[in-house]
Amino acid sequence: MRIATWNVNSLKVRLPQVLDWLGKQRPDALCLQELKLEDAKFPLAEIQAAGYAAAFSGQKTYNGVAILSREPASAISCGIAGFADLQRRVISADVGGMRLVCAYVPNGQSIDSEKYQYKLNWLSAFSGWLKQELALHARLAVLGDFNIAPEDRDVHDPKAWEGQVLVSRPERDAFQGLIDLGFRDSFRLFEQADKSYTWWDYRMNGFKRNLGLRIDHILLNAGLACASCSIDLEPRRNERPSDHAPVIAEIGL
DNA sequence: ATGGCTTGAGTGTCAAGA
Repeated sequence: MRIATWNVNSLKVRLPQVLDWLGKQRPDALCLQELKLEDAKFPLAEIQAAGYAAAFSGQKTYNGVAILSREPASAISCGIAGFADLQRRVISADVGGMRLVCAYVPNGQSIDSEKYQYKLNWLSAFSGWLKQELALHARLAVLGDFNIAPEDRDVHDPKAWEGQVLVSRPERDAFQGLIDLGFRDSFRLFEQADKSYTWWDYRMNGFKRNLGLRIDHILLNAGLACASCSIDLEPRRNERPSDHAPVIAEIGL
């Protein structure tokens, strides 16, 4: 099983790139975030024509998540059980003998923002819910845009970012809390190049200068073996790219 | 220089992203 995650920052704009990438990489499942479109406008026919089924939960303008899969997904559910949230940020499904959770964690904006509190509350609810999900599913993967750079090596300039949103201690503690539930960060199971990132600011030639952060992750529970995990930089070189690159993991059950 | 791009909404220019 090859599973992947990609924050596409508008599926409407990025659809040709997503279809192209599916054709090249042929993942068994691809989790998407920031669709930025309502369900009625989801490009289901185009995705099916590329040989993929889709489960999706979108809304106008913001957020929105989907799981594309070569074999149709089953037991699809949306959101975090017990946490009322108008923002469409989580979709889960059974695919190929494993449970996939596709998540778009809130950004938080800045540490003095109400959105930061919402992010921390959201992560607390997410953690409590994932603890239950781990008890229910022997093979569980959580893929998505976590909007947290777990360690200083995941940040191009740790001094400049110190204490800022995406790297602050409470956010990193929340990420470690997820790991401590019984997950591994698949990317760190392997030797990786220094300065490996998944997001670069559109401004200031951030990608060309590799001024990035590693904030998109694939977490695996103990029931899943992992043969590889890598970041595909190619789509970030496209014209009109997403600001995020896809992350791909090779899973053995 | 709290700027710098990109998107969606909507047709002004702003909110939001990270």
